[in-house]
Amino acid sequence: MPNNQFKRGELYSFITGKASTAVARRLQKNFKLAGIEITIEQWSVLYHLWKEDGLSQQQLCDATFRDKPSITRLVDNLEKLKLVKRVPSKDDRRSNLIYLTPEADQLQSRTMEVANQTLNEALEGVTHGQVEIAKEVLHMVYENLK
Amino acid sequence: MPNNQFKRGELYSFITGKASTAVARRLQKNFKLAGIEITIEQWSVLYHLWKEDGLSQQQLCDATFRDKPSITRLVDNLEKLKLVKRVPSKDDRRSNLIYLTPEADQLQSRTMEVANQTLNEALEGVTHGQVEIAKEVLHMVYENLK
DNA sequence: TTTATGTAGTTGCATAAACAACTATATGCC
DNA sequence: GGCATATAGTTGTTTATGCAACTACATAAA
Repeated sequence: MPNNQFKRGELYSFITGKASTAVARRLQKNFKLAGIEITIEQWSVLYHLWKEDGLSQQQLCDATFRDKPSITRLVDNLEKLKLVKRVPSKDDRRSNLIYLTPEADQLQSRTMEVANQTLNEALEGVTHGQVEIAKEVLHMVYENLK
Repeated sequence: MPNNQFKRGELYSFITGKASTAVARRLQKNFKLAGIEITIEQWSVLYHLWKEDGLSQQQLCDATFRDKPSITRLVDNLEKLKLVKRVPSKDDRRSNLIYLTPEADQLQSRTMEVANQTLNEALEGVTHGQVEIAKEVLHMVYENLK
C-alpha cells in the first residue's frame, strides 16, 4: 500500500518536526514578548513544580520525559536564574528536592496565561473532536514506543 | 470551559514533548541497531536529498523547517562524514548546491527500511482514519503558527 | 554606475539533548 | 556487619537549536 506509506511518512514528519517545532518557537516568542525570560524547557520544569513543589530531580525526569543529565543542567540553569533551590532530602541523602523561589511564584500566572493564549492560537479552527482523536493517536504512538 | 482547557494542555504536552521525543529516540536507537551511524537530524536532511539531489542550503532550510545556521552545521557534519558535498552554484555564486556521495546512496535503502519499520511500530493499533485526522490537526497547528 | 536593499551562507554565543562514565548513598542478602 | 547491587545525581563529550551579527553576492532603482 505505497500510497498509505507516503501518507504515514508525512505524519512522521509532522510528529517529529513541523508542528512541534512551530509550537515551541511560537511559545518561546510569546514568552519573550511578555517579558518572560525563560526557555520552554525551563518552563516545562516549572510547570510541574507549580503543580507540586519539592519534587526530586528523578521525579522531574519522569514528569518531563528527560534523562537525568538534562534535568541536572536545567535545574542548574533555573538555580542561576534564582527560580528554584536545591534542598538536600533528609530522608534520602542522595536526593535533592527542588523548591520554587518567590520569584518563580510571581512568574506563574503570567506564564500560564501566555501558554494558554499560545495554545488557543495553535488550535484555532480545530474542533474538540479532532483534538480528542489527535491526542489519542499521539498517546498511542507514545505508548507504542516508550 | 476549564475541562476542555486541561485536555488541550495535554495535547500541548504531546505535541511539544512525549510523542515526538519517543519517536525520535526510537528512530535513533533503530538506526544504531542497524549499524547506521547518523543522527535523525542528519537523516532528515538526507531524506530530502534522496528525493532530489543538488538542493541549495536555503531549499534544505525550507524542506526541513530549520534556520540557516542549523543547515550550515548539519551540512558541515554530513560533509565530515563524507555523505554530501558542497558544490558552488554557477548561476548564483552566493549559493551552494548539496550533492550526495556514493556512500550516501549506499545508505539509502537500509535507512528508509529502518524508518518505515519504526513508523509501523509507532502506529501499531492506530487506524488509517485516525492517522488522517491527526495529520490534519498537526497541519492546522503548523499553519496557525508558522 | 552608484547606491540601496535583499538574499545565501557563515560564525559566535547560550541553551539543551543523548550517551557514557563517574561518585555517593541506599538497600537487600549472606 | 559486610558485600553486591541498585538508585540519585553529576560531569564530559558530541551534536543540535535559536538568535544576532557578519560577509559576499545579486538585484533594482536613481
